[in-house]
Amino acid sequence: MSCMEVIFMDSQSELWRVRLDKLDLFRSKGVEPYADHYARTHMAQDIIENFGELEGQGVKVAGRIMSKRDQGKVIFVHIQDFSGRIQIYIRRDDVGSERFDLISTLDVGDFVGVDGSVFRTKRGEISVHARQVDILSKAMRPLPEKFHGLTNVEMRYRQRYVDLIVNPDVRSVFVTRSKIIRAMREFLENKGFLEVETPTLHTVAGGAAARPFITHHNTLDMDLYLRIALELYLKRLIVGGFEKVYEIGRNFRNEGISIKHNPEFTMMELYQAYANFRDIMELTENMIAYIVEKVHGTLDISYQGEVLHFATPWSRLQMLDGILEYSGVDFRNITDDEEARSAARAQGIHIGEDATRGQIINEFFEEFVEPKLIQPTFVIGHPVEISPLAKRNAQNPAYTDRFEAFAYGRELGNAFSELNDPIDQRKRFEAQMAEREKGDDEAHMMDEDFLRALEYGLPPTGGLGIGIDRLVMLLTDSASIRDVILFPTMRPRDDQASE
RNA sequence: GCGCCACUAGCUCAGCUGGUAGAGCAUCCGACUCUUAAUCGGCAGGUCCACGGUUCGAUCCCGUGGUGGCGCACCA
Repeated sequence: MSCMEVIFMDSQSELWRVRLDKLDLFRSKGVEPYADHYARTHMAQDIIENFGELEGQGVKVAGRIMSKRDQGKVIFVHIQDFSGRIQIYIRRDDVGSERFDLISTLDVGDFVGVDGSVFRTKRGEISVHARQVDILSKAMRPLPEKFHGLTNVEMRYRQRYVDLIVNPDVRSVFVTRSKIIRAMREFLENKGFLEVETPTLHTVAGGAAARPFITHHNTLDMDLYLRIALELYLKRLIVGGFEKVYEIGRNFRNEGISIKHNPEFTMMELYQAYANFRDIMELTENMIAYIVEKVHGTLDISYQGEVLHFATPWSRLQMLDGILEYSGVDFRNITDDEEARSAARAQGIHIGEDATRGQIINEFFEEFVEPKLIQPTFVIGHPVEISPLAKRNAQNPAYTDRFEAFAYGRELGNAFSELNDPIDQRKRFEAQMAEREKGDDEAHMMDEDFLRALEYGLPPTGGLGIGIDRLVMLLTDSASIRDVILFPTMRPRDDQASE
């Protein structure tokens, strides 16, 4: 099907034809409606903030027309640039009749450059009185209605560019997202961490329990996985002699989509040689507090109607204590798998036939404790079965030196003293392989090269992972992860599918 | 994967018991030289998500499918 046929079949064809005619009109007058450049001197917000000095002065502003009030021989428009909006006052007498006729065909959505002088209207609005109005880019499609804007959630995600034009709050979420990441980098750089980049294409998908995406390299004729975590490559770097590294990067997990899950999401992972999980815990609360303060100017923020207090130190909770408190079940008195399974059945917790005590503890935790952890809290004392990459606790080797950070009942971060005993690590992988044999396709894969790296010696190391998207959700009071990802994963629609 | 809900003009939404659709804004034409959800007058704009079924007749009822939202499951 040719491009033109597509255009004529478009339900907007009437609107489209009118815009085409307008393009022709400009060109017939020798005006190119898609300009090359505009030498702007001021942003909209600058003019508003500095009206005192700028009143009567000449300025050149540029932006998208967001509203238009045509009074025949006078036109008012608001233009929007990245800083905000400013009103433009255009008089037929000032710009010339022929030019004015062209200007009057401009639509909401068009980009213009305006050369004029700053003044205040009779009604009191700071505006630019135009001497010259240049079209910079003609919009062929109409913007959503000015009052209600674009509210259809599906369209907002699919056509985020339109969402961003008409919904200023959306833009500000992503500006905040950028600030959060910048503050995080700032904090880590100040602590002497080095930012690195590791592969996205993995031959072994490791570092987390998750189903990976599979892709294929043609020349090598081999399948590759999109990474599910940054962990294993970053630890190789500690083996290689880097002592403080971090990476902020995209992970991919081939799992369900929800208000908290997008198939691709951003993680920050860091590793620090000679540190243990206690050191990392302190670093974590300090880092998050630094970011919260930097972004909000306070350590108390409101999320979905709850006030969260990020002042350090955050509370610490032993996983088993939490379970006892919220479910009444004391796993210190439950010593084997069978006892744990009957405790689960008694509480109506759904578990596999051969679930281990450690897995059941985790189920109890998620069921009874997690939703209660509204204020920032570190949970410690994770069973070894659910922590295949964490060092065992020296006093009680059934548990690991690990913590997870929670806020608003959601995991914010995960950290541990890294397992640096290559022989124990091999056993843990083997246990994971056994899980995999039993059909758990999210169990860890064996990673021989990672084991080899450990066999060269990994110093004692503390590591941390933080889900950036969830952190951004918290700090922007966003209910859905899709509200903090510019282009969330969506099924293509017929009318948008590529051919 | 399961359940509930939604899908009507470019956008935001009405639409009664089943009689093939309306409004506001935007567009288009006209009026208006300080308006700001500008105002006033007029015209036009529809695959009612798709396909079946029931019916004399379906936007409406039924079924299947699609897309999305939410919940559950999954996701440590």
